[in-house]
Amino acid sequence: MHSEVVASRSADQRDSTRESRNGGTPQLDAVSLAIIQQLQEDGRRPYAAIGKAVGLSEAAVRQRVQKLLDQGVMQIVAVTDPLTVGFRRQAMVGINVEGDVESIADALTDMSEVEYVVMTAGSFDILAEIVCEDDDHLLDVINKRIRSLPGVRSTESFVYLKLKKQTYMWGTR
Amino acid sequence: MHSEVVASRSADQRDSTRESRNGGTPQLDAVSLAIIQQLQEDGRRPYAAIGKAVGLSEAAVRQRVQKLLDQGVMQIVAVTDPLTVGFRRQAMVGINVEGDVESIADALTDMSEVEYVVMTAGSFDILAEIVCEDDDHLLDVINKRIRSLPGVRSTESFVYLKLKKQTYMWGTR
DNA sequence: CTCGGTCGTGCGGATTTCGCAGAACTCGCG
DNA sequence: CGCGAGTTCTGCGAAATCCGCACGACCGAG
Repeated sequence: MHSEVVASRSADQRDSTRESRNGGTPQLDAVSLAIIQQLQEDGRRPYAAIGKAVGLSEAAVRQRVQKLLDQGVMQIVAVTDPLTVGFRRQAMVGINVEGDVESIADALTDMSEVEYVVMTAGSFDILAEIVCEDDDHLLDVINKRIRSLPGVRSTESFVYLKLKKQTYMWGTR
Repeated sequence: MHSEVVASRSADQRDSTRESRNGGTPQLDAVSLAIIQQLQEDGRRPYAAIGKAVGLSEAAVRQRVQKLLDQGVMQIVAVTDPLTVGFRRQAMVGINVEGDVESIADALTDMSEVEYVVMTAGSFDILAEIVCEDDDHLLDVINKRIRSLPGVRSTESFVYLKLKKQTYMWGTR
């Protein structure tokens, strides 16, 4: 039906080397990008539908998705707003470090209450998002566990009051 | 086969009213919580497997998941690290507002480059995460689009250098 | 008690997933 | 230029999953 995506796949989407100077996880061609986009719209979309959209067979899409998952390039998960779901306290913590930033970031990564860790340029070296049971728990994590890490110079907390937006649609606009 | 989960479902998981003073999206009982947890581990897990884990039939799980999706309580999507994926510049922006914070937050929500908006307590009123094509684009969004919003008193930017952790496993620890 | 709404279960039938074997393409090397 | 080695895509059946639908059970309101 409607032969839209003739998909001879001759030889054009090979410009993947564009992001070769990226360093970390490498090559990711236009087709994989398109697959990811499809799954960002609906993580449960059938492989056949994705294949039709990107011009690939069902099996090929399946193999690619599996590899992307194995490589850790993407993950398919349910996301919620913890505040909406209920019982939980959230905060963003800005951290200043003296010495090795990466090792502090690794220590934060190992904490189960920490959902999100990013190294930044600016007046904070690290931003970390924390999800806790309640205020006591939050206080404990920030004061006892984070501030006591050797190399942490100072922290500043931003307790979440309301989540207004949460999207995963980059590349789909 | 192994009558493990007899699932008489008599009357015990009805304490959903616990989070009734939540305001926004309402009741969400223990079973739905368990379903969400399953999907946080693997967004593509089959309904039958989830049903077996939470003690419900396949069809019931399907109906619940559909409703959670429709209500916007959760979404099942592929998530990636944009920096890993390639071409894009990210930053967190702290914003101070005079006047109505909510309306500023709404304005930010409408921008496609803004992925994440949260109202906070602390030295910023709003935190917003921005994903851009490149530095020029980022500069444009921050200086032209955000700073020019009426009511925005000041902003501070934290350009992302490296994403260290990104999880969606709250409640699964 | 009866009506209406919500929620769960149990079915087939359509669809999708899965595993596998063979074809096509890329790359490096003699 | 030719030729393996590695990778990726395709095309199948078979098994598992998804989907819609009808029926039964459980409230709360009138």
